[in-house]
Amino acid sequence: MPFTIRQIAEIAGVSRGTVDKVLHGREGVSDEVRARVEEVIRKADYVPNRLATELSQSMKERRIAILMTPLNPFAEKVREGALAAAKELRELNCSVDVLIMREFREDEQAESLHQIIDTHPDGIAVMALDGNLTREALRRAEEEHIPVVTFVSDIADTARICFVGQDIPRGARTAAELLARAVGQKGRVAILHGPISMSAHRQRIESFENELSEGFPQVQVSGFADIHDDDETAYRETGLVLEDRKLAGIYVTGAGVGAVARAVKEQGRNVRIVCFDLTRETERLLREDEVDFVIDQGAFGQGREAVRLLWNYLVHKTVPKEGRFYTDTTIYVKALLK
Amino acid sequence: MPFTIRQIAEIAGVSRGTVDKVLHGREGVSDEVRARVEEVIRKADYVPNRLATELSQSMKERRIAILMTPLNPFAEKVREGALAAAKELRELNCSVDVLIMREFREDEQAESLHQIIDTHPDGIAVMALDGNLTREALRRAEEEHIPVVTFVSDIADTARICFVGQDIPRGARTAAELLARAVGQKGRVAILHGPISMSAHRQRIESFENELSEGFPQVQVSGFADIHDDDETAYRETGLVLEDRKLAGIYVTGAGVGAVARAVKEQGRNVRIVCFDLTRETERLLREDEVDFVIDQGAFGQGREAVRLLWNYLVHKTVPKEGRFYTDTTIYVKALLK
DNA sequence: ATGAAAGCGCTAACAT
DNA sequence: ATGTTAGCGCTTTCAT
Repeated sequence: MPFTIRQIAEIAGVSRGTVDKVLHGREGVSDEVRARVEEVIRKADYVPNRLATELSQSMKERRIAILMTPLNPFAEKVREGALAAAKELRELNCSVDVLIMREFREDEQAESLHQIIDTHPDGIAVMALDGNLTREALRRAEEEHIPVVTFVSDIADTARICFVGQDIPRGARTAAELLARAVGQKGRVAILHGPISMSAHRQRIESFENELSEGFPQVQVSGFADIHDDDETAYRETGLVLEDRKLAGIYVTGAGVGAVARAVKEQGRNVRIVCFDLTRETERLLREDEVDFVIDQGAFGQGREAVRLLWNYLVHKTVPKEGRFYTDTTIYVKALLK
Repeated sequence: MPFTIRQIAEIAGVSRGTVDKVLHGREGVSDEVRARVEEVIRKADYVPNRLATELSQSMKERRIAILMTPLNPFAEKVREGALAAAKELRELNCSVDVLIMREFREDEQAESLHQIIDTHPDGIAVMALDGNLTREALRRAEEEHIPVVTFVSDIADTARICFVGQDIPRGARTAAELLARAVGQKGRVAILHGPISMSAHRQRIESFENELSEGFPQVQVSGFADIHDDDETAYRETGLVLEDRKLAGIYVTGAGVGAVARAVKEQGRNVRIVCFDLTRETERLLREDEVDFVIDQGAFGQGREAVRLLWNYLVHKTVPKEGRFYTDTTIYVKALLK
């Protein structure tokens, strides 16, 4: 068995309470004693027992608040992940409130954040919109010493302790390779993307194009269109890019894949499709051979880890290195389903 | 906060010790009291606190024994996973001994198992060879009430509490789809497989062929060879299958991929390769475009989960449903690396 | 058959 | 500044 705090205390010739203070950098210990205790901890390679810490911490009641943008199939899975983590935390006397925004608007997000801060939660997780109102609200959280984790989408210049999300360039480069393979490593492809105002979509376009030009120079991007994560627009824009009779593939960065596939199918064209996020819809499209590859970026895990990381920070003061946590990027094909 | 055992005891009008006995089906409780307590537990939807259980269980010193077949790059990762889990268990007063066989032989496995059983460990995890000597040894473990988990490879007709491993048919079907795509969904492919005496290799062949004939009828299997997980044999046999000048792809079920790729390259042939398990070697082959897809079946996770599941059984008496735990099947392509 | 109490390792409030 | 102690929820031994 590893050393216990009791043994450390004995060796250092002090009480457990004193060791605890040293461990957490609390005051009330003379410099001399502190140095001695630290030395013993170091030599013994002492690490506090995780279970014991969490169990004793469960004396204190805690509350984590989560703010999510409006639900879609992707966000729905994120929510499920957050709820799963919340369930685990119940026995640790920590509750998790999930608040879902009505609209995808920055002013609503800021307002909700202020309301949440008013209730003084122990921690906040937020799918951050990258704008100044949100930034201001998060600064207030910082002032009030409420730790913040951003998840799914990040925001610059704030003191969030961590971002939990996808490694977007990695997924996009993977998409490029897979679409290139699906079309036989040559030919023309189109990019149908979501709202360009979201940095995630911009990055998905950029990394995709870089990977193509570096690794598959015979595959050219011949068309772009913003389909606004919206089925109707997607259907219409797909019709337009299909006017290129030589189009071999379509890369879809966001929602609306069902409509894209429908347009392709109705025209009886052989155009390969690669998209993101395994949902009921994309799973169906894989099964029906409408889509060749789906790149999943762990929606469930994003929700779950956001909550877990916040808890770990609260009780252990730990944070992933670099202040980021990337969920797995997973490739799905038809045969891998079920 | 959920109910505690203390509250359950109060409501039922008994002591905590009595509730504990009821929870674990121990004797020393009258039928009448048992029924009453069970009713309260049910109504309150009481679940014991996991952390508290484990912490209190750490009073008892435990020992888990692991028996592994000789190391190769795959087994090495499995071992790392087991060691990672072992590290987590140290603070719970549970030690993990890993024993590695000298040779890949059933008699040695049986002998080692008997020696392990002689030391009366609290649990055993074994990469089981499917034969009668091993089977007998595992029966003895059962008689002596030592729980057994098989991992990586399973054995029929024994009372192992669980098997931890790959979903082999799933991986093999995925390999078929990917190789079919890599060769353009038509043409001839060869199967270079490991020791046919191992059921894993037989299954990998069978499911691969099934998926091809169901989903990709224009892809035919034109050659087979046993390469014995061995580089020299692999190189030689690859030369032979390459005599088919129209060969478009090779499916490798086990080790030896490096030699296969070398033979292909030396002949300057354009033959696509799909194989299993991300290792330093296969990672290199992906980077150099020698291999198109690597299907990884979570070696690290297999080692880690074997140990974790055994621990969970020891302290919580829980077992995964169906008595199996499959690690993730993950597709790797070049762009997904790093 | 049932209950009381000590102990797992850690934290924090309280006493010295 | 430092030590003492009562918990967190559960298990287990020892009384009754």
